[in-house]
Amino acid sequence: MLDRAVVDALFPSDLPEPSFWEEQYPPRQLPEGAKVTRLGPSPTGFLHIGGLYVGMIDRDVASQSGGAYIVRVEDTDQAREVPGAVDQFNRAFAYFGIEPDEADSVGSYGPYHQSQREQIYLTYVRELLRQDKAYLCFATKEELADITARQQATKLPTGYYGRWAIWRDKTAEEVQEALDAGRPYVVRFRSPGKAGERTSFTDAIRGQLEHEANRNDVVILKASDQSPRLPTYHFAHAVDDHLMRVNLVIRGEEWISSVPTHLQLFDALGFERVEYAHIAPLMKQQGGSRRKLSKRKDPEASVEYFIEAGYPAEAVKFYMRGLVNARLADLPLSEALEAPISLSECGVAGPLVDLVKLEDIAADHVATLSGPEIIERISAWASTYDPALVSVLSDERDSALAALQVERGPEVANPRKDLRKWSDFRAAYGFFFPSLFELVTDRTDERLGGLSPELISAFAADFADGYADLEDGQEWFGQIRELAGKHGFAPNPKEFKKNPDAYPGSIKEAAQLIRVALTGSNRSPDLHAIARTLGKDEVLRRVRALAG
RNA sequence: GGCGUGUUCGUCUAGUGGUCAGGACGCUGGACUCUCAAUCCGGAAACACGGGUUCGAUCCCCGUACGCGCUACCA
Repeated sequence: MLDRAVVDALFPSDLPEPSFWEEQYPPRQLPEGAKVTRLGPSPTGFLHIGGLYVGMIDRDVASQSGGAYIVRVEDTDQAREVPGAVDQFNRAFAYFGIEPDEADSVGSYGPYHQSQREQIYLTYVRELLRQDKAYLCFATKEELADITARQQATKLPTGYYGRWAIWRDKTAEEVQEALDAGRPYVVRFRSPGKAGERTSFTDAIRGQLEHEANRNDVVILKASDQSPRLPTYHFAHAVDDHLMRVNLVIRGEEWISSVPTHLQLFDALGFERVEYAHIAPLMKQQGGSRRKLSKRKDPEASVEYFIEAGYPAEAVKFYMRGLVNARLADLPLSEALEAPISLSECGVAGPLVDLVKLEDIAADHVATLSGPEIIERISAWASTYDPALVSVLSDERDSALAALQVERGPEVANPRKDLRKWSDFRAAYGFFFPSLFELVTDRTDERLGGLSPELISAFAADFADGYADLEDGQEWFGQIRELAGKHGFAPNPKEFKKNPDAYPGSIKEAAQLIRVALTGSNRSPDLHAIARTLGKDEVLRRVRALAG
């Protein structure tokens, strides 16, 4: 055991005592059962969709219990830090309306960046050292690698424990000698775990869990030759969550294995243990198997992906809530967003992120919005991701409204579901704006369905020549029907199916020619409505272009 | 390797010691549309495997397989 003087000499002389911090961050005055939760994103890139997922649960559980939700940036791995990441996080949280009660600028339990909490960590490291619950370890990278290699060779569990913990029982003289030589060191926790011992704990989602006790003398403070001196996740978790008075730690299930270590740390520090809830991670289909969504390999693992594409935040939240608590997926969207999440109802398996289902949900949701609402949302999105579209929408707002008015609005029983995300707008409605529309002139274009160019040309020319901008939908469509007959199309799909060789196609295919000419797409709102909105001149311009 | 954790239609899941194992997305057939989509109706589609316990097991127990995670001075 080191002399207290030796220990203290390792730290700044004005380093506060634990009692100082305890007073600085007193227990919260909160109602019975209030949960204080926190998310600890690591600023190593974009926010992972899993982070948003867990943050949403944190936010919800804290709110419904009258507690608080904290975002604490876990930037203790400075080598992997990416500049600007924190701003990205904040934008993402804002987009989805999952904002913390306490973070950088708000809250009295900060600072909320771990890199700014060095003094706090050092206080508690010194305390552990004074009590001999931690010790200095001067092992080099090579020695550590050698230990691991030997353990693997003899099929022993790897780690720094028992006889492998070479610095655990060094004498004060030996330590002093290393110190005098100026060798860098880390501080390790002196684990009280014994071989064969087991620990069990309760997880709010999974119930009783059992694990062999930790025996590893984990590193709690990183290398002494770095500044600032930062703790490892394990130690920061114990110190921060205690001092921030967090009482429910919701995190990914990859932490389950570390709980025994965390429990030992809380006990050694004299902190009250916290409750844990381990969430199953979001997965991704990969060939026949599945794996965790990876920030590096999967674009959709990044929250930015959803923001950039313009998925409505409510739809994404609704989808995610359904994954958290399947019960919520059966509720109408607005109710599901209000209904409380229940930890005990969380799945334990790890769901695959199904973008197709998300899109279905998003389409349903956008269909409930009014034209003006949609334009507003698209404009907000486009201001960042499609600036050109912003000016089109404001310069030609009437066209935009008219376009979105087609088959949409309160008087329509089955509104169109052709918008899933804001970036769909150009493809689905761009043709309403002359400035965004590109004439279809290539009669071999595959959108036209493979009809002969001559037929297409003749049909389009005929249509344009006799075109009347009729107000009645049936009469208007009568023009297509008549021409279809004249050019040899079957009067209806059934007839065509019965005798496919006798016709180039049916009225369907004929109508598609006009659809593609007018909209550039195989899918569009009602043709008559489009033609009326576009106006006769524009209709003729587009159809003539196809005629050649 | 060790430890942990998980496994109901393709996907998200509901569910119980006796159910025709339910729903949703997707897929698919049809209806409605003399046009796209939407909508409506129908269909195919699952209890990982092997042992127990039991009159009976998808459900309880034990194994096996497979997935995932941890085993870092990464979180």
